Amino acid sequence: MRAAARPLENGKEDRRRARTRAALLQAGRTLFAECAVDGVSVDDIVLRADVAKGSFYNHFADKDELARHVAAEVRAEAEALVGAANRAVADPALRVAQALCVFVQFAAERPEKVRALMRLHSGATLPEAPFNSGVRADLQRGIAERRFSDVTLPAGLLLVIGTVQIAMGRALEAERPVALAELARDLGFLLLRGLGLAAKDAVAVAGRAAERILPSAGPRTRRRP
Amino acid sequence: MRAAARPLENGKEDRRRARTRAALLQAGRTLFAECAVDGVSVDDIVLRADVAKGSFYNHFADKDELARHVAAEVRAEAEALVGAANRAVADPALRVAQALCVFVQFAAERPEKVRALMRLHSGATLPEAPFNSGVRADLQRGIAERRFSDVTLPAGLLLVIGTVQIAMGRALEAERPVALAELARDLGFLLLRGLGLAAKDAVAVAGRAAERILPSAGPRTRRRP
DNA sequence: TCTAATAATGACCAATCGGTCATTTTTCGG
DNA sequence: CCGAAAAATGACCGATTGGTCATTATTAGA
Repeated sequence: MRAAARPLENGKEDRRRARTRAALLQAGRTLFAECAVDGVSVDDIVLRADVAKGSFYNHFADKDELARHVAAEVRAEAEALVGAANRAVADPALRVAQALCVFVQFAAERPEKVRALMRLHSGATLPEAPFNSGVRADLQRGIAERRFSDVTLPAGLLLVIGTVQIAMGRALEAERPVALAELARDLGFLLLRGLGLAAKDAVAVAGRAAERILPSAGPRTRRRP
Repeated sequence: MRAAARPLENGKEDRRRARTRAALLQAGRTLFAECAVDGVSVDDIVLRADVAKGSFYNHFADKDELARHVAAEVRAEAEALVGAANRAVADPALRVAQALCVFVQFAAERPEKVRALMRLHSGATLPEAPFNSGVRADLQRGIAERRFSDVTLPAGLLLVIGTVQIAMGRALEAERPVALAELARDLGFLLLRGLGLAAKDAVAVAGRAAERILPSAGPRTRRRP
């Protein structure tokens, strides 16, 4: 009862516990990237994590709890990346286009994480999910500011989320990142045009987003070097 | 060796075999609509189908083969519905919009089948999949005929498939079919505008598709009865 | 160094898994 | 009515499953 009611300082014990927990999360992420939750056994997880079976239940009540934590972790990382990219961006159109690019880039660079996330979130792609709250806010603001035209919120949300989702899935398959950057740019263009931007405007915004986020994406019209 | 090399005519034996096979497919479909393949045991399937375990392996090599057949069955049904709705339709824009509506209606009316299909196809949503060959053809023709403008085939395909996919997923959650029809109409509008149709044109085509396919979808502007 | 608390361990369990196969039931040709 | 072929059956098998728990190893504090 010395140091208040805080039995744990930041000692080695904490670090040890944190290490095995991290190993379990990492192993789960790796395995969930390949198989469904039911297709991975606890034995598989602890074997990959190089941890005793009992330790698993010392950290998580069951497999699903681990899966939820894995998904939450990756989701938070993706949200942070989008937030960072859009920190100083006001234009809702550019924000949406950049979000698309960030998701695509994230999928290309961290395929394992994204694979796990998509598998664990499969079917849970409701527009009202907290995961999509950022896009929802951008869309609402864009509608309010007349940046987007003739867009109802439910339909607009579905369009954006559906596009982002399939783009991420596609990014997991692509080989050359160049093609990916072009794809994200073209897809962003179609998306923004769908949301009501004029074609010229959509081209400019989508191109700018791709240039900013995906290094290898050039502008739509080639220029002499 | 009597009746040529055809040991089976169309007798009761055939029908008996067909019935247990159908029972297995139906049970698999029902269960795969709720859980992943690895989350359903063969015992579950044969119990639901009211069939002995041995009979299962009399028809399918393993669980995955059953899953493939279930997916193929539902996929074929969906394709047939789209094909029928678009039989006499030439305009690629209208064909795309109607396909969207048909998929949404199918999901609303046969949620179990669509749930199973989406779960079994999760991750296999490549644009080059045979499932999407119809949409691909429509898109290609629309581009060639300048019905769509500034659309690259890869990006256009992703936009359409992603939209259809998330619309189906949404249809599985919706309660009132009226809202669904409106959603399909609005989403079709955004999709067509993204593909390059003028806003007025997109409104007209999406509205027409919704009116044709989804009975409860009125035109965008209410009219006096 | 000693002790209490905490975390890691892996042997162990009953239940369930995918898959097999000898047997019984049904159907068909004659 | 009689075999023979085809199909359905369910008891059975070894492997694997999710989950437990008494034991051991590590750490923190005195």
